[in-house]
Amino acid sequence: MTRISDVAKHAGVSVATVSRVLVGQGSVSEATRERVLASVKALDYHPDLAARRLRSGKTDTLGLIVSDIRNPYFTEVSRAIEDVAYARGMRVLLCNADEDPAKERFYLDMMRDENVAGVILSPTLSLLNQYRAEDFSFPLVLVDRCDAKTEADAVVLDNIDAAQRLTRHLLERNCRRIAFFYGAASATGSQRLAGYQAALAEAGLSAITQPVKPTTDDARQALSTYLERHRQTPDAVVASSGLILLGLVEGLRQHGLRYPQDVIVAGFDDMPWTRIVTPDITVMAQPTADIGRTAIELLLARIAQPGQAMRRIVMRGELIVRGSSAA
Amino acid sequence: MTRISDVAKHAGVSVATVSRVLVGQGSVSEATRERVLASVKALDYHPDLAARRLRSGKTDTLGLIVSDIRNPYFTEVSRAIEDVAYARGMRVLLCNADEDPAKERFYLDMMRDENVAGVILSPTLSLLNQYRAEDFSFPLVLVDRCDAKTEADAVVLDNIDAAQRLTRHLLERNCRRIAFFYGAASATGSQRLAGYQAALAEAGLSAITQPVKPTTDDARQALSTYLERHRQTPDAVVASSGLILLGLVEGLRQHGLRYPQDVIVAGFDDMPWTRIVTPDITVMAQPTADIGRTAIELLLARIAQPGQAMRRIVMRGELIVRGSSAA
DNA sequence: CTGTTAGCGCGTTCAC
DNA sequence: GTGAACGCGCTAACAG
Repeated sequence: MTRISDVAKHAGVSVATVSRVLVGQGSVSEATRERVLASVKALDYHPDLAARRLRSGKTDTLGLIVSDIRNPYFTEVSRAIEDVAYARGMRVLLCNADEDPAKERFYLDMMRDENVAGVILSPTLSLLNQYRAEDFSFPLVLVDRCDAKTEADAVVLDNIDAAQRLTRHLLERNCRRIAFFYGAASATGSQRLAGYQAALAEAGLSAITQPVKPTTDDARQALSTYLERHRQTPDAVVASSGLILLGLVEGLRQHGLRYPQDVIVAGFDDMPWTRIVTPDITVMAQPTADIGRTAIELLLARIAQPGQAMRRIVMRGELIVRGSSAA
Repeated sequence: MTRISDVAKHAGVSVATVSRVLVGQGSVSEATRERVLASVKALDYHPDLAARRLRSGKTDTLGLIVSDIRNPYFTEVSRAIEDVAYARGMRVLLCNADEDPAKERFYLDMMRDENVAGVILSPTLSLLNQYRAEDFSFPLVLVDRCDAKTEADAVVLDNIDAAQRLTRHLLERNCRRIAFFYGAASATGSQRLAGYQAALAEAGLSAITQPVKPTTDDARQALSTYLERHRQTPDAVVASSGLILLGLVEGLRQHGLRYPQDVIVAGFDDMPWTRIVTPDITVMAQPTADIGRTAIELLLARIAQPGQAMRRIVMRGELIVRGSSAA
């Protein structure tokens, strides 16, 4: 492996000069600068990042901990984050906590040990409930999940409003018995539940709610169980996430129920498949690319200005009406 | 930040002893061992990974470079890899090259600079074509893409066989004009093309092939263009990947073509949505979890035994016949 | 503008 | 079984 001293020798300068050229700080004459750069190229020298990090205490690595890598919502957000990072020459350490607080803790510890510049995290409910800013030695931005009382930088959807508007849309379609399947393990699920309940309360209707694990399989199961236990099928079934929505649609098919004729369907996240099923599906779309981009920019701002006030950035969902809730 | 010297002072021993306890090498009396461990816990000490890496030259970080993070195939594979890594206490640095050779190079360089223990990569065609084992300073395992002449550890599907079996299935359904839409940018696409062609040759039929970018949007476009240019619709359309398959189904819907009545549809990758569309879709499924698990195990074996012979592990696809190719 | 020097925090010889 | 001392490769402070 070629080290900085090799470059220095080759260029006929000291290691300090080479370092200055590489880091771009301090002043170096144009002539020696070019000589150094030539030597770097000639020897194919690459600084050891571990050494650099140890010495300078700085990193250009960001951490990203998502709660489910298989959820297209998170891959879209990740991609947006990585695009920005790549454009700035930064690295992203992407980890999948899998909705498991232990795994989340493991990766959070790892981020600290790696001395990353900052972390973007979609927290488990467990972490959110006992969140204290002092527990984190690095700048942290929350995405997707955050409640009003949490004192942290965050980028989230206006979940209550979004769920409320989605539910109102179904009420306008004359649905009275609207069953809401939501992920009970996340703050997002409960907030969307609250929005749903608010809309029903406005209409003076009673809620039908079913907590599920935020997976397609569990949602399908839950719907099956529900349908088998109740003689009367609901007017509409609503999912608090794209993965759950997929489970509901699978479940309806299994039970031979057609939509929108037998039951209306709607949910969150404008996933590709919602457009190609027949009929296509009404969804509350999230601006995933915006969310990712905003999150990393918020993080970089926090890194640059550690003292600035906490900001919670709330995005508005977009209702996309399709065949599954056709009049 | 608490350092190893703090722990040493707290436990009343030297830094060397603390290090020995932590690394688990050299001999330490049980009594002092426990005392050190108690101090570590009391001070909440965590070794600085950068320093450790610099000194020891070793890492327990693995790199994973996928070519498209939004492709469910890769997220499934990633998850399997990360599960194994997590179980062994290792980290995974996951990056998204986005089918871009420049980005791929950037991340590969980064892996080298980070001194990762090894890398799992789904290479671009560009990299594969000029692949030389000597170019990589770290153990490397290829996934999803690799041709027979590449001298590298790899885990891939038997693409030729898989495409051939899928095509034969369509021939058995009496399809004669079978259009094959394939990702031209990857080795995988061309191999599947070869399998398709082989099956057609067996039957004495001529091929209809359409290279596309491996994205849903491009596939939809390509199908539209094809349909508009040719009066006669093909008997069947086949996609060389799940993303392309989605584009074909979208395109058929746009053009008001029903399947399997107007045209039969099939493709690769058993994605969740292929089960819920009506009719559901015949696919060649890949054992994604197995592929991921095998890849990381192959990498770990290579790290442990740098001298062992290169291995290419070829997996068999599973044909899942569904409604889109119903008789 | 440039070179010399001192650590960053840790693992690892070598003595004891 | 344990401690002292060195150096991994690099950056930053200080001289010149």
